[in-house]
Amino acid sequence: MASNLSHSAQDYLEAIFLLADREGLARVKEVAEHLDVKKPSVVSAIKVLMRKGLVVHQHYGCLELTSEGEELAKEIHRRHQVLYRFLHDILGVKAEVAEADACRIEHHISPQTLELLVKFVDFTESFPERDKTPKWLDYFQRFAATGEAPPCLQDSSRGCGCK
Amino acid sequence: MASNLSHSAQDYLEAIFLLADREGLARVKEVAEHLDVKKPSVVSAIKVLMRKGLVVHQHYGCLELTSEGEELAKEIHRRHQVLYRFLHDILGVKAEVAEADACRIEHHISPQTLELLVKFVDFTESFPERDKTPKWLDYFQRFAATGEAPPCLQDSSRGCGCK
DNA sequence: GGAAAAAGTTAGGCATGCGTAACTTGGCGG
DNA sequence: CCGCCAAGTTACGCATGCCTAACTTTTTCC
Repeated sequence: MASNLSHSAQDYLEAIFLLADREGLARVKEVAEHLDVKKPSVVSAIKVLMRKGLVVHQHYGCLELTSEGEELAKEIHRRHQVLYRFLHDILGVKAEVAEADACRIEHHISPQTLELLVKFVDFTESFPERDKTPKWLDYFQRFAATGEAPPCLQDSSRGCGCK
Repeated sequence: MASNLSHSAQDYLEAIFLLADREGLARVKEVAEHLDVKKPSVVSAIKVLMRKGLVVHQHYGCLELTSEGEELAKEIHRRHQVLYRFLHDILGVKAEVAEADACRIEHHISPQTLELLVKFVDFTESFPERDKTPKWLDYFQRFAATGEAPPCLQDSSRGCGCK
């Protein structure tokens, strides 16, 4: 799976993937709107993706991913999702901001960071208690919101093992 | 503090700041080496920074930040540091990789994410126990390394408050 | 003090990625 | 069936940011 794609090419690929997934097929105009660019920019980006065998597209027709393109798009989207979950679900960044940040950051994380982030999100979210939130995360979110220290730090210099 | 700086301009500013901080002054050649670009690239980047009043530099002389440039550089560097601490100290990304990722990501995080990340790192690192590591983080790091679940999840369906 | 080396600069080229303006094409309504 | 309009396309142009090659200036050191 050769990934010699520029950041912008990755964005186009991901957009086509999301649109096709959601509505069955993707069109130039929709991609342009989704990425907030003009149509000629989409066309020239598509040429690159076609040359790499990631997209099929006949003149004046609609856009489809090849299976290789779809694999790659899924991988790209996976990064996006992990980042979003970390930013939104753990850090508590507002949804729209987390979404925008994930878009921009996704192109810049190394495989190692990605995998550790996946583990971190899994570790946090697979916590099995009733309330679905680990205590330390509760404490963090309270701390972030109010500056209030976790309860176990308030009463003595001794830790309580909760953090 | 007008921050209409391109990503690359921010990199140059940060590099000058670090070099000047470390060695008293910065020179074109050093900046070039630090950023792994050629000298003419540095020269043209510096022109931009001079036009914005962030750097002083006389022909064939050495580089200095104005006070405004220094303010900005500190702010940029702060982002970098927070990211590095998160990636390295918490996620456990290898030092060189964390450094490289921080470099690239620093340009793409929103102020909101930055502040929450600061809080997250503070929350984690200001933990006062003897061993300097919160238990949950110990558990995460073990989980990341071995896939092993935290002890409190191994013996029953009941949580233990440690996570 | 002057030549050689090192540092800095300029000129000019290339790739990426976006834009506008002007065009072609495809499909729909009258 | 034909004109019209929206969608798609092409042909530019511009900004950024890097490069190499060739130059000028400064520094070094014999």
